[in-house]
Amino acid sequence: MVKHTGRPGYLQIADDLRAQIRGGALAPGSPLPSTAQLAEQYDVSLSSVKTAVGVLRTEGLVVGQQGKGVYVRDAAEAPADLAGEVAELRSAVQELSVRLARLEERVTSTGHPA
Amino acid sequence: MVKHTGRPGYLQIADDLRAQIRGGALAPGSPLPSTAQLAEQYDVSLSSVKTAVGVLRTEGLVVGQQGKGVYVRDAAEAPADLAGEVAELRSAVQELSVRLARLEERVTSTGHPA
DNA sequence: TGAGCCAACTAGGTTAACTATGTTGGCTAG
DNA sequence: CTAGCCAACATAGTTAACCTAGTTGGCTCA
Repeated sequence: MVKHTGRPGYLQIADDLRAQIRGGALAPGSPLPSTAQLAEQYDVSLSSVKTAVGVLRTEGLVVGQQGKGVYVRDAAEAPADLAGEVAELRSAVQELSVRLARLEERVTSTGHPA
Repeated sequence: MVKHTGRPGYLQIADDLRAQIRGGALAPGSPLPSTAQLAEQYDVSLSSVKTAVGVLRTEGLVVGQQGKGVYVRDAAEAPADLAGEVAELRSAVQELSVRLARLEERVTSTGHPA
């Protein structure tokens, strides 16, 4: 499936999947084929598919869920506008802080088992 | 060198290098240590270093020149990769969430009063 | 029936081995 | 002195093998 142009196979696969996502063939929230299926489809090793998916993951186009699959990120959760993303992260950090404080409170007041 | 938190080693290395770049310890145009050196420095395999460098390459922070080395991209030619930074924060928050949830689970279940 | 175990499948991380290819510096032969 | 070769080192790509860990569905046994 991958052509022997100069472009590495794993980038060709990443390109292809990216195009399918941008083009809507892979809708937000939908899963990519499993890595095993992709490996067969493109006729490359599992390792190369993992590398390709890793690129998309780094780009934030896709999120992996261990045990389930790799899902196309929702446009809503991947806002083009960075300010919104930052606001989202800020609230997430806020929430984590609260939970951590609660946990610290509990552990220091009651002692905790070794 | 890499700590055994939940965060994968190759991401810790990528984080560290990214911080050095952002902090100016690795100036634009200057080369990173060779992959062999990094492998020794962080006490991981060559493969993990390659993965880490691959992340930075995907983020556009760094460019590799075959036969020579990996160079920090000029800030000018690396147009505002706030998106990359945000992506990084997102994954960090995600990872913290998981760790916190695990901790909460452990503390509440290991038998001591709420 | 229902609870629990277990097998099969999923992604993810790490390492190793091998190949290709580019760069550089030193050495040698003419 | 110079041209060419060659060894050493660099990134890059590909594959394979293990291991961890989460999910799911079916099967068994009480």
